[in-house]
Amino acid sequence: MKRRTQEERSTTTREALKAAARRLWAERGYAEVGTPEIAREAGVTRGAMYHQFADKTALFVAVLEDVEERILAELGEAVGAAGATTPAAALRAALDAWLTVSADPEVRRLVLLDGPSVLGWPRFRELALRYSLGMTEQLLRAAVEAGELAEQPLRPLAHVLVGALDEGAMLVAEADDREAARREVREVLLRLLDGILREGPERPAP
Amino acid sequence: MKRRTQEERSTTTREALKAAARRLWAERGYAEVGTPEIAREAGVTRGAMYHQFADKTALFVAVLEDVEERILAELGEAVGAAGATTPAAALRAALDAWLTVSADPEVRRLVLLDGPSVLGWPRFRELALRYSLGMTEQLLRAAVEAGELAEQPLRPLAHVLVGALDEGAMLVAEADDREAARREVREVLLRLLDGILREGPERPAP
DNA sequence: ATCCTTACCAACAGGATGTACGTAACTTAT
DNA sequence: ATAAGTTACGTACATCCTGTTGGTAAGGAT
Repeated sequence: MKRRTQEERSTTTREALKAAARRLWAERGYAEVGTPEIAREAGVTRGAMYHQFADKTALFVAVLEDVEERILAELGEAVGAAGATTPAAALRAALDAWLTVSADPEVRRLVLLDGPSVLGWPRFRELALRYSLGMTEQLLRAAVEAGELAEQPLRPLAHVLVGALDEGAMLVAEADDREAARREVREVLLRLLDGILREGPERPAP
Repeated sequence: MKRRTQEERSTTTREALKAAARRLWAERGYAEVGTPEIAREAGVTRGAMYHQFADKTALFVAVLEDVEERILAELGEAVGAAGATTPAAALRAALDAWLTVSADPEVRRLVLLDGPSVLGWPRFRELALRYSLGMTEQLLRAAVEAGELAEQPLRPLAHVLVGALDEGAMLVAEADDREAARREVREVLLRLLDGILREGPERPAP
């Protein structure tokens, strides 16, 4: 541990703080866990923390970006693995992947519950646009270009779809029988999606 | 102001506190406004407040219920005034009414942003089910019974639809040009709704 | 008029956030 | 290598907020 470079020192404390904050906030929420506990849990003093992050919300933003990055990676991977040949199929695959990813409490608590409230909607939206919300918009754009989706304002569509997906994720997570809930939520979300998509590969009969 | 009954005394302080809290929280959010400021603004001491409400979140719940009640009343009124003859038409009218009601910052900040974060999702959902979320489910049930909507799990559908509506409301509110944003959001929400409804009165051409 | 309950007030304890200032570790220049 | 400068870290403090506690005043019951 001798002669570490300044960047190494910074990185280790930043990572330690982000890891601790991520875990604690995921469990009990942003407002319920203070900086003393986070610093203690990270094995760092509060002073070091306030040197690395301007304030509590700056640490929150850093954590949020890490989580969003992970979400984006897992969604992208799942969509790729599904071998989707059409944009519509990619959208359906992303929907399923989301229902899997959002099973993680850290995704729901940090991204869905606390994110907008702590950062305020405009700031949160700005951040989300760089991650999963932006990806959704791209998938929709591809669908329009492939003629599988009617021309329409895509940014708003991406937003309301993500809104529906987020609420579906919460519903599944808090259900008594998550398996059953996931099936039901998947059904209604697929109906919603297929309702706006032009006839695709396997549109389920009503 | 002499010889007020106990109930009158309680009611006036409770209402004063709720009104002050409602206004301040709508402007700056739940976490940013503390009990000292609320009590001061209500012309009441903090002691009186903690006598009337168990804690800060209890006051928040009381405020939230007032706001939800107002939302429900305005939505119901608008749906009635629209003279909707079919459940599908009622749903479309409710959609429009929601885009109007949600123009109020107090609806967005308290109900959409802070509500779930402060109360936690299960508690918030429980509350919402008694108000607008419950109403949505009823409208959907009527649509199914009228044969305008395919049979499907309605509680989940109500949830994801409300999720889409909420996100649409935020998008309109934070847009530079709210008029234009409202038109766009209305368009995509109507497409989403009509996508799951069976052929209704005026289904817009894709 | 007296007792009891309810509404209210003032002061306090505990804890959290952010800052100020001092120290240690690394980096750069001579 | 040493000195000067910059960056990372630690400690102590000032300020604010929350919820509680013990006491006072107003209203209601007998």
